[in-house]
Amino acid sequence: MGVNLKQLAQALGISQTTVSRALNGFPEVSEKTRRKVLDMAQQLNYSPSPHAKKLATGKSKTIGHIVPQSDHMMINPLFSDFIAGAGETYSKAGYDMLMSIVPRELEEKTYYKLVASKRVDGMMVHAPLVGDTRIALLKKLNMPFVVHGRSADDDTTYSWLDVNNRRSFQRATRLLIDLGHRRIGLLNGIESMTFAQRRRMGYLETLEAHGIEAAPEIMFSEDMMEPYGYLRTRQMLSLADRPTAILCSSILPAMGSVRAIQEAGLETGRDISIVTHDDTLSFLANSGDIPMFTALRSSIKSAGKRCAEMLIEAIENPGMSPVHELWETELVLGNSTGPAPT
Amino acid sequence: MGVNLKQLAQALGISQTTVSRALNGFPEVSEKTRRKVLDMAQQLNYSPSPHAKKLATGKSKTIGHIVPQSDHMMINPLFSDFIAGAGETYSKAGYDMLMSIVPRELEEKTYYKLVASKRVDGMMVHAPLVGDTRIALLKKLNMPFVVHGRSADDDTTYSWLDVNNRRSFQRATRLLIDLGHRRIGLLNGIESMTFAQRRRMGYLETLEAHGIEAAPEIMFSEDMMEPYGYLRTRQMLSLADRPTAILCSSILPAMGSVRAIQEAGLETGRDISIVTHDDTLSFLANSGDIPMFTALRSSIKSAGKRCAEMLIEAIENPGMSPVHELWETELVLGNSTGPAPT
DNA sequence: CGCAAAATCCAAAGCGGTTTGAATTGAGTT
DNA sequence: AACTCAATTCAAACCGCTTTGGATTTTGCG
Repeated sequence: MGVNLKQLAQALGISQTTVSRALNGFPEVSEKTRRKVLDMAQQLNYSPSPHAKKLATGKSKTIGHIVPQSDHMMINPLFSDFIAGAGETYSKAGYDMLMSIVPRELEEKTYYKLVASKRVDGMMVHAPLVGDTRIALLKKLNMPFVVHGRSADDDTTYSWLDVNNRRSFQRATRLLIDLGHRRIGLLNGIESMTFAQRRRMGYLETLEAHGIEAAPEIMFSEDMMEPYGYLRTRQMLSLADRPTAILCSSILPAMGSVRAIQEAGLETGRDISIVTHDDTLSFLANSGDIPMFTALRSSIKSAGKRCAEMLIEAIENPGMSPVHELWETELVLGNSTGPAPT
Repeated sequence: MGVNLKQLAQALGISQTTVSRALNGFPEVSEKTRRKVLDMAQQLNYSPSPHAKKLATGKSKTIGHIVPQSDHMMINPLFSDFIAGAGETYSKAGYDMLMSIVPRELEEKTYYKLVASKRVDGMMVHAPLVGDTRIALLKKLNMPFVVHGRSADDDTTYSWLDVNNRRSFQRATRLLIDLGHRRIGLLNGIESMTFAQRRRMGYLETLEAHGIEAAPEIMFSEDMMEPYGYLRTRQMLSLADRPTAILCSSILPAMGSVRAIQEAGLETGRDISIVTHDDTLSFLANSGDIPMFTALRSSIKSAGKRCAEMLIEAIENPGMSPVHELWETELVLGNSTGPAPT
């Protein structure tokens, strides 16, 4: 079932060198020979051994993703869409995706090992933390990588693609304020991740700009899951001075919020407004003529695609200078917002 | 940054053979030598080249997952939890996970290529279809594999792990009937996948056993996403003879159902009962003292773990006979069911 | 002490490609 | 026809590890 280079060369009566070059598109082989080689390769069902190739070239045509197997499971649903996007791009470009799921404490070591053993040509970094050590490590190891998100605002020393989370939450907050809301709850993601930090900044800045004081009892920072939204919303609704609007970091807690609101006999969009960031997860479509949620939309799958492109480019053009993309979200008006009740 | 075998051997003044054997735990090397080798390896920061090893041994210590990049995105959220479970097990056992996301039409070819190029030692097969060709292909290629799900009921020619979907839906239907419901809607998954077929069977059998005729206008089969549940439930509620209970194939459409029910001013568990299959997705916890949904629970993450174990075992013990596991679901009573309104 | 058996260790041949440096062929000039 | 120079092609070394078959050293025991 298939032959190797040597056998192919033998069958053709030419040297391995020439065959190898013919197959890899080198210019120093005549078109006539190349045709013959290609034909014979087809006929004998030749397929090169990736292992041998990797050993000989030192390149692996593989991109690594390391996922910490943390309690922050919340990463998963976002993750799967990102992966879907990136994965499509990889296979189109002939790259494999190597995925490693390891306990948090082995994370750095795994980065090191993947790189040192040359098992990957590049790495994708997810969910950067505030003082993320992975970035420094990869830089030191001189391994191409792209970060989905970014560590510091002005970091131009590596490639990243990020959503303008700060601006996005400024706009959302502004929208609610314009609608008359002055008591606005926040269901943020975990703030050791930079995106959540920026969202909080956007929120706080805008409140302040309108002379509204931030209220700690209606600001939360947890894993972006459904039950989080439910429980915290219930908690907020029980306050004497309950919020009239809630800003959510993901559609999952937003759904939890809706559940709590309905359970309390209130109506979303009338009694309580909700604006949420929406990663347009494929299994939670917030669409339709009038979408369920007013949302700041940004496709995480597209982000995966673009990050993959950037990474492949960086791998194939070493020495290229870093690329940065800051995506703005799309603000779509849905059914979940309305003027503040008087 | 690290040395190779040859250099290690040189530093020790022994042959590569002995060093290799010492490192790989062969018996024909004395404990004394082994210690020395191990120490020196540590000291020189030796790490073997996986490529060279793969080339020399023909084994890749890698397990492949092929995900069709279909419109059936619904696979993703389930998928990510399964992957999380499997991935943990792989890394513990020293295996890598290779993930390929390809268009449906390239799926078979990709299987073939991964296997033929020896890039993987085993494959995991997801979401088997009714007459799935992948299974035949892998059998023919003589590649170890485990199927999550199964094709035919009595198939003992390969290893699989499945949930007893038929029994599960029998029990669920039975529960609703016992509560007095006689008009029970079905929001099933796509029935080209075998699990959905079996669920429908369980549902239909039980209806029939109780003399209830199946009603096509309240039976659906689509991708298990939130909007599906919402739209179809709305549709069912508008019927003159609307159902008093709905059986869902996943918690996502179940959430959609709840949304539609509440929107219609009805109450889940009183006006309309819901029972759902629950894959215990990590980001959609259906837990608490009294869970939101009455559900048939089965952890898809645990399934991932167990499938990975089975596969690794099969890889390391070739010639082992196939293993089958049929898991029963756990029926937990939640807030979403109650006696049929009279 | 001598010798066969057991315990260690080693040189060299793969695994299947890529790549270097030299050799061969062919076209173009004079 | 002789001679260059460019276009092709090739033999052999190399990537880093495993493994075979044989050589060497120890050990056990009469």
